[in-house]
Amino acid sequence: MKDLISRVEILKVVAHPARVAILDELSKGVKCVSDFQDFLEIRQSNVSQHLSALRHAGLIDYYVDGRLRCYFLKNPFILDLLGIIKKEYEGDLQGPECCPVTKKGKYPGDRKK
Amino acid sequence: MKDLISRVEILKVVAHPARVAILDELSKGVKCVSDFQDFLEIRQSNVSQHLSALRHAGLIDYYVDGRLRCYFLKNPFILDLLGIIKKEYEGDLQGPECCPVTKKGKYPGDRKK
DNA sequence: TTCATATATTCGAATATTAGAATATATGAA
DNA sequence: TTCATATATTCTAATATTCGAATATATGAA
Repeated sequence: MKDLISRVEILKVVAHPARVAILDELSKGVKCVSDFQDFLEIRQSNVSQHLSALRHAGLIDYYVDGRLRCYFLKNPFILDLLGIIKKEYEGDLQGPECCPVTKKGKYPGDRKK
Repeated sequence: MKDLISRVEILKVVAHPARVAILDELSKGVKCVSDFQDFLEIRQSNVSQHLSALRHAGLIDYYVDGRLRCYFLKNPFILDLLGIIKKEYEGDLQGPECCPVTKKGKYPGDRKK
């Protein structure tokens, strides 16, 4: 259960357009901060803030080359997550039996009505 | 790209402990509001608020049986998401080549240093 | 009809997140 | 050393989220 909570924490960090975009780029290879600045259209300080959040959550890490920080993906959960984020789904799940017009059906549990 | 954004919106809604727990319960079958009240330990109004958020995001729906609202999973993405949320991962991704002590390596891009 | 139960909605205070501006730090080049 | 570039950090205002309290609504039972 403790583990489920930490996964939720990860989801929270990922659930931002810029951060998903950063992670998706990193899934293709190493990138430095200015690379992100180019294709996201946000300020440098904001890029750094997002990278910092992702790093503190243990999702990415970096190494240094001169003045550049080279970021890379670290957490394997993220690859799976990106996979389903980009996956196409056709239609809804088949619901339980109930009338689609009146939206009435039967409660399957043992709670008193 | 529009589609990626809507997935991020879904992640935002899911990224809350109570809501993940609700979705996980629903992945096992139909449940009514009081069922959630029992095993989450939160107020009824708050349960309703979470259910409302999940429903407005198109993740769940419900049908009625007397006074009970019977909720069920609707969005197939959620099943995949729950799958990886509960999956175990061993260790980190293999990073790019770089010295693990000094954290120095080579930037692979074409940006000037 | 009256009552109790199941659920939803509204409101508001506390808290968290976001992104820009300004500033700091580190490094390579000159 | 001086300068410019790459990046991080701090501060702050705007905004969003969270959850409890109170209230509303709908339904079955008596």
